[in-house]
Amino acid sequence: MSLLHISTPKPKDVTQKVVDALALAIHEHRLAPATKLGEDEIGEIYNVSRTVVRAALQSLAHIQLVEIQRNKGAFVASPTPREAREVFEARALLEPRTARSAASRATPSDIEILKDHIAKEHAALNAGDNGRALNLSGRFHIEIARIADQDTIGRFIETLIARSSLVIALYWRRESALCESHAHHALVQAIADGDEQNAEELMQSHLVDLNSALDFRDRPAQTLNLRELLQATDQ
Amino acid sequence: MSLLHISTPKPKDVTQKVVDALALAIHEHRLAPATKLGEDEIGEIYNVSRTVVRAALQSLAHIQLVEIQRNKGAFVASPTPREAREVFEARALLEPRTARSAASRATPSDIEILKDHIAKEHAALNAGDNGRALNLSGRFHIEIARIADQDTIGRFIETLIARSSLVIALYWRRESALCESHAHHALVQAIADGDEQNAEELMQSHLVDLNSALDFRDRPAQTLNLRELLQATDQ
DNA sequence: ATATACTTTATTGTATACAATATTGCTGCA
DNA sequence: TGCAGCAATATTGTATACAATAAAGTATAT
Repeated sequence: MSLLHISTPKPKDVTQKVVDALALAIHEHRLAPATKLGEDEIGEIYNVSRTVVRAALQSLAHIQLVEIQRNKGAFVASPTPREAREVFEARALLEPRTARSAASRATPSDIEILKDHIAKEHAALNAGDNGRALNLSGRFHIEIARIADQDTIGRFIETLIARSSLVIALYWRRESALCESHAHHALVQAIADGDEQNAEELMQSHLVDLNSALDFRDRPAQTLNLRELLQATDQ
Repeated sequence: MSLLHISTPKPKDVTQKVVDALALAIHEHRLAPATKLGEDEIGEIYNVSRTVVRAALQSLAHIQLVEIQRNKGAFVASPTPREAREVFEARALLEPRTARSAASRATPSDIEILKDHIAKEHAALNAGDNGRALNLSGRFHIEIARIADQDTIGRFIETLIARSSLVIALYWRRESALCESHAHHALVQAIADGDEQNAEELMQSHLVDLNSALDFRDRPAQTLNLRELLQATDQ
């Protein structure tokens, strides 16, 4: 369901709107890791009560886009190097197989959608809107999972890509922001050709490339972790 | 964090208690698929307000143990044959690799924990408590993920095993309830020996066995789906 | 007798109010 | 000045109250 994004004209789910708005802000790096997300603050911004804000934050916490600390509040998640590594390990385990499956099932309209994504991503890059480009890049991967028609694994991939956005915000080192268009384009070609083997291998190498552009070495922890560290050294 | 189960003496999280209680009831097949979970009803049972019940239900909905329909309420999830298949496909993709990793990292105390699980499972079976045995069987798999020390994939496995409980409730066909003790025992041995290859293969064949004991052929849909079907034929 | 419209009831969605906890800022003392 | 303890404030956790929607029941008309 979450993958399909069926247009629901009437049923307005306010909570989901807040979830989407916050998730988008995080994906586009407008909200930095470890940012405090006060309930009243968000409620005022979107004109909803704390009830729905809390529901939205809990929802985001479940996919680990935010971290909730009891009696402290919600913060944009700040993956540790270890967590960051795990995210990409999991993607390396799930996505190549999914790309293979997508190659065996993609319809012409699916290919159109993928090409559309790439075009939009390219446009965003040219416009200098890196946040939007990053978001579109992630949705490209999600779209492949949708085409693969594996809802369960697709959901996992969705959460991994969401977290990847945070990982990139924290550990990206390359200057040239997102020069992965080539990889995406080759992938679409393999999927369009129904070349399962090639699709799987291209996805694998694409993820290796992404991973190699990350630098997981220790970096100063975010505000919260830092505070905890200081308290620890105090004792 | 969820995997570690660190004993938190004081901080009483009421919501989590409700989540755990409901999840256990589902895992032990005391709550059947498609059972309606009214908010007031649950609130009275546990003496908490609807606020926490709603939070608990949303949490369970996220791991797909319950399904929430807007303005209708929450129901114990009732996986379709397709969803059931997907759950085991995903397990087949994740768990063998995890077992391999566990074999390379397990400490003697880890082995003790696994053997303890098997013993408890055996005892539950002898006592005729199939629900408890099933739950312990699932926790055995979760324990292996914990030993593998892969939190991200471990969480995925946790949700898959939770859903497996529902799948088994709906699609299990073998008379002999859970004669898988042998498989678990052999797995522990391989992990204890640090035999990665064997651990991976044993897990794989164990999952194949489980899968072959399921019958995914169409079965009468649950109350809700049935009602929707009738409405459709009406038009 | 059946079907349809309306009314009543029950249940969920959302907002607000109160309680508990954490954080911050003061005041006084060494 | 610096720190300890207390007071004030702010924020989260939980409960309750109100609004919106769906379900059930009832009456009336054909």
